[in-house]
Amino acid sequence: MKTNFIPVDYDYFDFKDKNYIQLIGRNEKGNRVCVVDTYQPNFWVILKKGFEKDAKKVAEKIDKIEVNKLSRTTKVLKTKIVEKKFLEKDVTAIQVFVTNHKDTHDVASAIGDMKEIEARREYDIPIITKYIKENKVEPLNWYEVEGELIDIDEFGGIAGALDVEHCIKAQTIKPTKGKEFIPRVLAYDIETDGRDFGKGSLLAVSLYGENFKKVLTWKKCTGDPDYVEFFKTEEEVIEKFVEYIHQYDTDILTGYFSDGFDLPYLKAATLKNKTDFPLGLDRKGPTFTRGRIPSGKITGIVHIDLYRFISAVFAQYLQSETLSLREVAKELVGEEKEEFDWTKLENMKNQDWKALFSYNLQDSKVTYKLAQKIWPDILEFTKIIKEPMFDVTRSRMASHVDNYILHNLDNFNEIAEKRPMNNEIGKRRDMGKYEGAFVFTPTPGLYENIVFFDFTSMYASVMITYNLSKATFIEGDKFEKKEGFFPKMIQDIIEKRKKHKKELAKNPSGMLKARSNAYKLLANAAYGYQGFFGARYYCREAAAATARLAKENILSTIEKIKKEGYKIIYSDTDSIAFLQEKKTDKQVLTFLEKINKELPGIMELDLEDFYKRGIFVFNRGGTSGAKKKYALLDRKDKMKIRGFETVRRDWCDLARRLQSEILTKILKEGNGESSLKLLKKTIIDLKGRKIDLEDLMIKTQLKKPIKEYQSKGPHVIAAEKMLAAGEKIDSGMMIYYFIGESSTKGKRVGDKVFLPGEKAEYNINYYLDKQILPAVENIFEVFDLNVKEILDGESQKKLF
DNA sequence: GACTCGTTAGTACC
DNA sequence: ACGGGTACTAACGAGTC
Repeated sequence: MKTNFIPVDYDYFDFKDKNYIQLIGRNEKGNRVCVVDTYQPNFWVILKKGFEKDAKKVAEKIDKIEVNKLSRTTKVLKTKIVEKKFLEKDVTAIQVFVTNHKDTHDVASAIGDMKEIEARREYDIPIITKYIKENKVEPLNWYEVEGELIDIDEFGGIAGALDVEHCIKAQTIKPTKGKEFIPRVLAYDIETDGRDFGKGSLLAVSLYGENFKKVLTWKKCTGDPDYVEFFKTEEEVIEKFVEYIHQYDTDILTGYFSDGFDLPYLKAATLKNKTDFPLGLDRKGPTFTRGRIPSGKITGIVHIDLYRFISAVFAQYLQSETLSLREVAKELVGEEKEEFDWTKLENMKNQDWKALFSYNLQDSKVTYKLAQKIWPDILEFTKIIKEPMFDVTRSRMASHVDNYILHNLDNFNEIAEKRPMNNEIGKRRDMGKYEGAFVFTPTPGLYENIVFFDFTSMYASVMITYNLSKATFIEGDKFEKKEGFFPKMIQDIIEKRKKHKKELAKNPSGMLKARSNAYKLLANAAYGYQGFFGARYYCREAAAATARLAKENILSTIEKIKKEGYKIIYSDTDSIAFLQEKKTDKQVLTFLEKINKELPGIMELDLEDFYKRGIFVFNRGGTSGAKKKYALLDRKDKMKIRGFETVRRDWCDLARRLQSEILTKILKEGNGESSLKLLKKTIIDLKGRKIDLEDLMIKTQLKKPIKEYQSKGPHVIAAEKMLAAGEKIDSGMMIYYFIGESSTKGKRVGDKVFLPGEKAEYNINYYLDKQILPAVENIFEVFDLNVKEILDGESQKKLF
């Protein structure tokens, strides 16, 4: 039979010791189909230079290898001699086909270090990645599959076990075209009376999809909204939850932090209740892959934890200060979470249950909307990286780059480099840092008419221009002239990004935006990748050379700008700021064109923007101008604040807001006079205890387990207090606290730490000396105003 | 007990 | 363990007197 097919979920199974790939997706009618494809597991043996003529002899030896293991015997099925490339060099290689992918490692070991052999490679690539790379059956693309229906008892009965329209054993799978894939997305969220798995009880589960909203509970209350359904027990709630997921015909089941909480909690609950949890299309429960963070996998349904995708890929481009659902949803979809007073849990009344159910549903709704918003990004990332959606939504950028390279190596006839072993990782990490970017020390002051230039994708364009990569590295700081595959891949990425950005300008669409963005993120990650110890194509020399050549180029560009008669006021990594003085915009742009003509390779300087005013300040010691700390006002009166406490989440809102207002006033008015009044008023309010405690709350992230701290900062003390109060404390948590007046002895700030809700008055001196004044002092200093002296002087006047 | 000062830690910039 | 280096700064805590 023949069918059109789009693969969504990838899995594999063994049958009679052979590997099969199980693809689950949809046909053109939108019905669910399973396609089983064969895969010939293999890896490569690369011969040393000068031993090419021995290829046949070596291959014959390899042909005879057998590895006996407890459960099975692995044989080499066949070998094939192929002319390939490895790290840009022409090599004669033997492709070794074995019975089972699980044994490639053992066979590679059994071959050992023969004198003719240079290296063994590609035995460390996961089977699904190898399958996609070699068979080119890529996720979320349409294929025409020809094959036979799988009998009910074939392959141990998968056709009967899977809840799909039909299972096909593929003979051929050919790319074709089809309509845009629109997944059936269902979002879920659970509410519980505790955070420990296997303890406490499930209060409610909500589901939200297209024309679908449900809250399932076994807690009674009367007069409820129609979306709430009641059951007798927790077991029945979970049973119905599973039923609805299947009934909805879900492609993507999504939650927020659901890998870390919702799914493992539900699984633990079913273990506790000794019931099944048949979520998958195979009616099996979710499995949790091991790793730093467990990942919940469901057969045939892609479980996506949006938090993980956002934190791995988008976090650095978001404004949100925490990655809480509340903040992220507000920024990305403008949808608000509801509030629920959890202290009521002890004694829930009818309306409290109603509020909880509503809150529970809203979380799923917000998650659903977030999933819809991010879907173009998930789709494009999946198509570009060519890994299954499940993995793409969980990988970090380094791993995306690794996979992008793997799936594009065939264009260069390259055999893949291996992943570093633990000892190799250790060696790489011990190498320490190399010299990085140049940062100009600014002279503190208020400046008028500032021009900012910046290099477009500077590090990526340096890597391309100078051909910097592992495969093109010779020695010291020398790199081959002949174009390497990695710089070429980056160039391709940048060109695609440009192309899609252009199309986007003409014809705005979510998909184009996501595609252009995905390429941008990949290009940005390419430099860090080469310096990352876990990378297959790690090359410290290439990373160091990238930073060095970027620095050389920016320094020489700075000299050119100076020579033209401009005064440089700042520069950081890839940007240069200078004073426009009497020059017109046109003169500046003509000069920019001239610089661009002289820049090497594909390097390009761009106009970032013109600014009306800008302020640079002293560092805290007053010894020099502070780097990475400035504020600008553009020609549309929009502020751009960098590095100041205003943008630091570990300062209280009062200090942040005051600083931001003062910076705005100064940049808009051009002097510091009226700002002083604002400062004075704030101090009077603070001393009069008129400030809302919420504005004095400080938040700091706990970056490691509480016990590992050598030096206990205030947030660690706060976390210890929370722990003592019975709260669960995890590394990564955001800790909120304020500094109060404390009668207890101890000089540490930590001795005056109070948690939100604790009864204490705020510490006036702390907030004055450690928050408000430090936030504004160096700003006033630019105008030769010593805030402390002024305030002291005034209090003296009042005294006498 | 007050002080100095190197270290630890968190956050931001690009 | 899951890009990189540069930079600022608060607070701790050991050592000094």
